[in-house]
Amino acid sequence: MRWYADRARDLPWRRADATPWGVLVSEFMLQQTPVDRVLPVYESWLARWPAPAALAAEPPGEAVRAWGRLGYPRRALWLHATATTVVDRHGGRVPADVSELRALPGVGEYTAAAVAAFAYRRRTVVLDTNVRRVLGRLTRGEALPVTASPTTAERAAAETLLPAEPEAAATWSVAVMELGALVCTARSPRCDACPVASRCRWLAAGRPATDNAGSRAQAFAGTDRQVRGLLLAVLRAEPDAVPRARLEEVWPDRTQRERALDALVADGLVEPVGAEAFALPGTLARSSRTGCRTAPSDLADPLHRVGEIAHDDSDVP
DNA sequence: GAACCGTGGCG
DNA sequence: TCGCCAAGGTT
Repeated sequence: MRWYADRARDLPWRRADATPWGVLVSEFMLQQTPVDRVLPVYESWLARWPAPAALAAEPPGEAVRAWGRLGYPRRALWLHATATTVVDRHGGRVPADVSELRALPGVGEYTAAAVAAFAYRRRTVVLDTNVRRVLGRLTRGEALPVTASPTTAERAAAETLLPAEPEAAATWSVAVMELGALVCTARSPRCDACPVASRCRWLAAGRPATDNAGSRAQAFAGTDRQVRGLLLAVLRAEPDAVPRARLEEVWPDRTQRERALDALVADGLVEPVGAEAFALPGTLARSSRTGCRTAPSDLADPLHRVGEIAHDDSDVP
């Protein structure tokens, strides 16, 4: 904790003026995403939506668009749904209880514990990849976590180390996370700069490699995930509906492309506009989204008309 | 428990 | 170049 007081990064969600909503937003964005990439999006996000009610008042597609290239865009959808739930069921304030946080969409064990601790200074066991790695090396002498998710034994061990005082516990958790992010890193740990190197079981053992067969990285190139990302990138950049023909340009394999597009629609990340165009969910004017007000003659060339209708205010009541 | 879900940087 | 990794969560 002395090391943290001296070396911690000045991150916006750690400042005294950070709100619980800001902490929650940061935790969503930081899931599997590096801090440096989150920072600019976090700033613009909170400037535009400083409270849950502001985000809930806009369509989910705007959240997906503002998410940019952070990756895993379902998080944007979940964050929007969480904002809506917070408004509807919690009076617009982010709950402080772990059980209530855990019930929010996109909030799992880690995020619930993190928000309770960092936003409300509750005493919770915060076990992210950093904490798991640091404690695994320090107390068990293991280079990297062996299991994909924290075990019961890991939780018990972490709870034993956690300070009894809630305020101290919250700081201890963020301090261990920071140590893992800056010093006790996965690839090239800087043990010479580590404040607890003298007590590290892994270092004492000569930093042995631990074979973790369970955590093989997932492939990406050529997968549906890559195709989904390419399709969504086109839709984010276009304020109006995008004709199917333009989406066909991003990936040659028709079968895989259609499967990815169908999955995006099923996930609620993409909304069909008529039969031959698509848009981010809820982002179009109602007249163009339903197509019900379109004259029969306009349907002759739907691929091109759909995009134009959104620009055309003349038929909007 | 396994599979799936984006994106970019780094060693 | 390419596998690994990054404040995970849901199905």
